[in-house]
Amino acid sequence: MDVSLKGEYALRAVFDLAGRAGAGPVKIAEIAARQEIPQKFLELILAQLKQGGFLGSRRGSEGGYFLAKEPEAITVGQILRHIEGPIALGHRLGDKAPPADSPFPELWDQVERALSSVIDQTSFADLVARWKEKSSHQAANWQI
Amino acid sequence: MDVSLKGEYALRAVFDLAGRAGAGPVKIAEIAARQEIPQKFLELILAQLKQGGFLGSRRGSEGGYFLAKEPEAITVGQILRHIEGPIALGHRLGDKAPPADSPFPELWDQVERALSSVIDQTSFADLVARWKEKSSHQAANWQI
DNA sequence: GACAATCTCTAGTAAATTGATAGAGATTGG
DNA sequence: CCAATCTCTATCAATTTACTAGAGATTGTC
Repeated sequence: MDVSLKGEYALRAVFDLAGRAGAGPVKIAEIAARQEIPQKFLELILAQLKQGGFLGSRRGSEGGYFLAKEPEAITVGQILRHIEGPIALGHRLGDKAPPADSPFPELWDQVERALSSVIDQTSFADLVARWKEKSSHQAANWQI
Repeated sequence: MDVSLKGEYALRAVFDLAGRAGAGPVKIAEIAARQEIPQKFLELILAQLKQGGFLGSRRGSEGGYFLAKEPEAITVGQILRHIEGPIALGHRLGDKAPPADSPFPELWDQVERALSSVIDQTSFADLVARWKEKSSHQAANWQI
């Protein structure tokens, strides 16, 4: 019951690109360095995110990755679900489903809704906004 | 980002015992049969739940497991955290923590609170109550 | 049009986790 | 005593996780 490291990396990568939206392609190596992600691993993740329609890319000398949509239009939940598969707690039980009249499917439904109320309501524009605000506070503190 | 099958099994086992609270020890084999859990696997899970203080047991001919507390006093969250370890989404990153000023720790905090609002507020008394209500509805439909 | 920089694609892989199974030992009730 | 039950330790196959390696395809620039 945890998000995988790959999932975290994917979120960090999209966050990194969201912070630079509109400024042309960003190189894998740059994202890897800033977000502290093993570069070869990040390559796979970015390819998967592109295949999911979240990113675009350009090859060659001035190549790199960029967001395929506005930061407002990409949510944490979309990225997580695409990278990690269904978030469904207890849903993918397959043949190991609980005995017919158990209360658990309903419980997992509630859990999923609670989770969704955070991850599907948080866009990368939100994350960047929060992060910028925090940075400015820190800067203010430094000035004293 | 899912609960493990072991976690489901643990919840089903406690639910089974909660439905029979006060009526003496219940045999592993019975729980295994009713909840469709491999018996030898269930043995390990029950031992772990006992070690966590949720269950008591008795050996011998009329032995079995029973709740160590009232069903009202045991929550889904307690069981899950004990079986699955910290629910913390993104918290146990260890050395792979995100670059200092990232917005993700805050996000994971929000997720954890949302999750907690369900799993830490749902006791096994609640689950049994819901399940009994559902059964009675089904019975009513059958009567028509 | 060579060439360097970059993304892209396919494999492979070591370590950890998951979901079990096996069997001998300890207790208890009758 | 003995049968039923919980208890403890070990083992294990399959899958997943988190990478790493290396050759190939594009693009911009000189």
